[in-house]
Amino acid sequence: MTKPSHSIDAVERDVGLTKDVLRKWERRYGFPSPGRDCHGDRVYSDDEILRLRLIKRLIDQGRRPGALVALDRAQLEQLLESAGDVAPSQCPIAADVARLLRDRRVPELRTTLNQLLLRQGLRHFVQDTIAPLNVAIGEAWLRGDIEIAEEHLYTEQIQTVLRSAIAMQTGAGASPRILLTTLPDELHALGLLMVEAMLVCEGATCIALGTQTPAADLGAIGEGNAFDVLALSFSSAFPRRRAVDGLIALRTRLPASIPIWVGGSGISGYRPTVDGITVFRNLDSIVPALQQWRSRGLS
Amino acid sequence: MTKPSHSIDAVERDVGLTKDVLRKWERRYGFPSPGRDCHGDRVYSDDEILRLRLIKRLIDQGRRPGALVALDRAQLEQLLESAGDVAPSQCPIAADVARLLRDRRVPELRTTLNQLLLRQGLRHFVQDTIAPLNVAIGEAWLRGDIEIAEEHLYTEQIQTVLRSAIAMQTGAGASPRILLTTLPDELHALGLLMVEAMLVCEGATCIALGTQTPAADLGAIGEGNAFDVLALSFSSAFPRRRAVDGLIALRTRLPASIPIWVGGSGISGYRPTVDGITVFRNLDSIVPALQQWRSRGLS
DNA sequence: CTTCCAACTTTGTCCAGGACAAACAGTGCG
DNA sequence: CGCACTGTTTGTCCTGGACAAAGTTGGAAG
Repeated sequence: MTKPSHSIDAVERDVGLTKDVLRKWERRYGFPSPGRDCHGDRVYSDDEILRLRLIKRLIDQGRRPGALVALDRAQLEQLLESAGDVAPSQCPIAADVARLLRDRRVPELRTTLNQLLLRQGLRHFVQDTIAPLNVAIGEAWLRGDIEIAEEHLYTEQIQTVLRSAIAMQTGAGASPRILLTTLPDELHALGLLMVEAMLVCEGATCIALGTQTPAADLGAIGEGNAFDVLALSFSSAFPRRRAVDGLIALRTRLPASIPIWVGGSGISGYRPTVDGITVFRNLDSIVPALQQWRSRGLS
Repeated sequence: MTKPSHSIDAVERDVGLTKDVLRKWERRYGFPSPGRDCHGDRVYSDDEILRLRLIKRLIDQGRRPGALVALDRAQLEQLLESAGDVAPSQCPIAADVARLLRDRRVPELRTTLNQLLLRQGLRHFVQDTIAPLNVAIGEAWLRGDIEIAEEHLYTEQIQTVLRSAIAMQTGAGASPRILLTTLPDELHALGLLMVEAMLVCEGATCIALGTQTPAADLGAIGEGNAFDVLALSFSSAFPRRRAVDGLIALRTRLPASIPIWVGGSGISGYRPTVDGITVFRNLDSIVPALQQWRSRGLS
């Protein structure tokens, strides 16, 4: 029996909803309805946390909380599957990886990943192995099948593998030089790293700024002429409206000679209304875009 | 002239003080005293942000806010220097690195770092180059000499260099197997990576769990017998009391055969009251400890 | 003179309830 | 069918207060 005592602070970190939102929902919808400890502080149950995780993900997909809070776990999972976001068991090695993570068999895990990397090459490794694996591991966490510690362990290993592969491929300042980052508030390092791997793999030079770069800084950097392309990535947790607004603001501030490339599930389906913004639906499409950029540069 | 408009949300992210704390201070001490925009929301000035950064760091060193809020920037900087925490210009290459960061000359930066790594070897590279460089860059940010974007860029490059070096050195499961992480709330990835580099460099196997591992998970993991040593790192931002309490709790939960190693500026000066906890004052002392562990294992 | 305990002060986190603009979902008109 | 307008939903910020945990101080006891 696990003890169902989670403070509002722990829930905020775990689920990713702020304390203000958690309290507002409780008042407005009656969910969650945590108990209270001896100080009158909220105490959330395991079930509430799992439901909140599911609801959070559905909201990130564009749904609204009002209609979700009444549903139970099974219904929420059904909704998620119907969205096609999660394609269960699409990833053949996911089960093996999850087992290695649970048993903390790190050397074996790293060996497995490195072998796959060697066999498939960096590009296909990222597209066909890492991408579906990320989805599978994220879903395992959502279900409560693995702990946060295990997800951290996973992230660490993937980072190590990708970063060393990137370091090995990186030449000496080949063009185009691509500035790679996200808008402020955005925080999904792994997605950025995957894009960087794809780009480096095709001979580009990446200047990765990490996550949460202030927008003002980006504009200022553009004037330095230190890069040829600005690439941005948005996770699904990022509100689309803010992404679009930020994009347009950036577009007007940057010189027209610098194209903006955008990707990530937070922006999929968006049709740019301005010239000079390209949206990528998947990792594959980066490669032809790079080739096109190069030939355009020569013509 | 920079526009001095920062929302409370931006300040929270930049400085690392929660909205609740910022409002409490304003009411209690009269500092900060932000203006208000047309909606009545707080608007902080650049100077307030810089002072708040300095105050935050002093608090992390163990001081208390009441006596700090009345001081101006010069006085706060003096306090920081008198604490000896910041040894200015101890790092000869810091100025060069800062310039490369500002100009976004990433390939040169990476070349510089890699050359130093080759010349010094991983161990001395971490001790003599990265460690003082981190301090210098942190101080540059504190002073407002570099932007957050540049600090991100720095972190990215260091991560890449260290992670590839680690990946290269990692053999196939040599002992001891060391579980490396921090307690929850702790979030300084670079420090962990430096420790990992030192350990791997001496032939140990690291199971790096990343930051913010829930304490409950750590206890559970101990029973799996998947590692020989538990290593924890605390940054100075972590309240010492919670570190000590967490340590003792962990010590009672883990089998006595697994030593706990602790380091980081957040715990320096602590004398363990229980057997089976070792505190490291600096990165050097890890190496003899490893050798001692090995010889103990053989005897 | 040091050690230890109790009372007091400081400080961060949580709580309640309210205001409000931005985002979203319709609805009717051209 | 597209577009402007209106109503509802929703997240963030606000004020002001309660309280325990952490830190400090003063005095009694060794």
